[in-house]
Amino acid sequence: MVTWTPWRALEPEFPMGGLSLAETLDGGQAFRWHGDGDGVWTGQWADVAVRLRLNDHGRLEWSAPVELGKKVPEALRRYFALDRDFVELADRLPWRSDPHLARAIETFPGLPILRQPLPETLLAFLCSATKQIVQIKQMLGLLAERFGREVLPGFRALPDWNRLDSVSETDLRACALGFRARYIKAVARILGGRPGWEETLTALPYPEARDWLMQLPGVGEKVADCVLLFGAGRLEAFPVDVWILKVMRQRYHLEDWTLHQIAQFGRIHFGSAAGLAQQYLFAYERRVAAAAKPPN
DNA sequence: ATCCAGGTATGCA
DNA sequence: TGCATACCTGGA
Repeated sequence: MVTWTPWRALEPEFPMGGLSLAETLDGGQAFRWHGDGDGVWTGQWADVAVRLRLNDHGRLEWSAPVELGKKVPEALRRYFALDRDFVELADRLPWRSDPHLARAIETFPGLPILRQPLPETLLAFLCSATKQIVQIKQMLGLLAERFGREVLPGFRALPDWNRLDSVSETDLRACALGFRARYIKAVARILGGRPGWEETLTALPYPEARDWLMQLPGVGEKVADCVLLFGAGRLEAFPVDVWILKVMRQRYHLEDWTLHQIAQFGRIHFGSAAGLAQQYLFAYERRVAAAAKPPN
């Protein structure tokens, strides 16, 4: 077992309510966080493991295995994209003429878009097709447990694409991946022998980056946008899934619009931070659904 | 039991 | 282009 550092506040200070922390870590952006039910979250990305909580003043505090303590603050600042002001970005969204968006922003003040490692974001969203968050977490947990490198006792990183290329499709399927195993195997075959792909992709403008990703098997418009939004900080990416489709149709009275029309409308209506608006709408709708049907 | 779950690729009009 | 259908699997 690892020894954890004392809790320390993350600098610089940034606003985040308790709701937003849960929604950020366990709301469909990331899939490797585990809440203890009492406000403490343990999570991993790349070769980082950390625990997070909010103190009485609403400030984010972290504790890490002592071996990682030195690099964790900088890793956290990148992960939470603290170079961005999400309150300001949200304020620039068209909430003044959009009551529904206004309600969502009010409910999750300071909700950020994470900047996760690109390779594992791609892996996560390849797993996401027609799966719920708990299932995706299960898949990634199995992949890390079976094929990931041990970072510290009890903590394994997700396997990189080179490693995944060496895993059989059968063994991938055994991680509850289903038909997604075939896609992951095929993507690993492509990316495993192409170590510079991440830099190449990062350097591309959004439309080209999206097209590049969509050439990969199993990556369509939605997954490509999720990878760019949550794994590359491209806030203009606007993933349209069944939830967003439903929200836009109902709340914006676009009942008979097609998915493609909705996607186009969203990009125009919400603008250069459309992805942030998407996350607000998604978070709000999940909350409404959870309130309507509490867990038993 | 049958249906559905943060989609994508494929096959036909 | 545009719209159905199959694709894995576990839980409700």
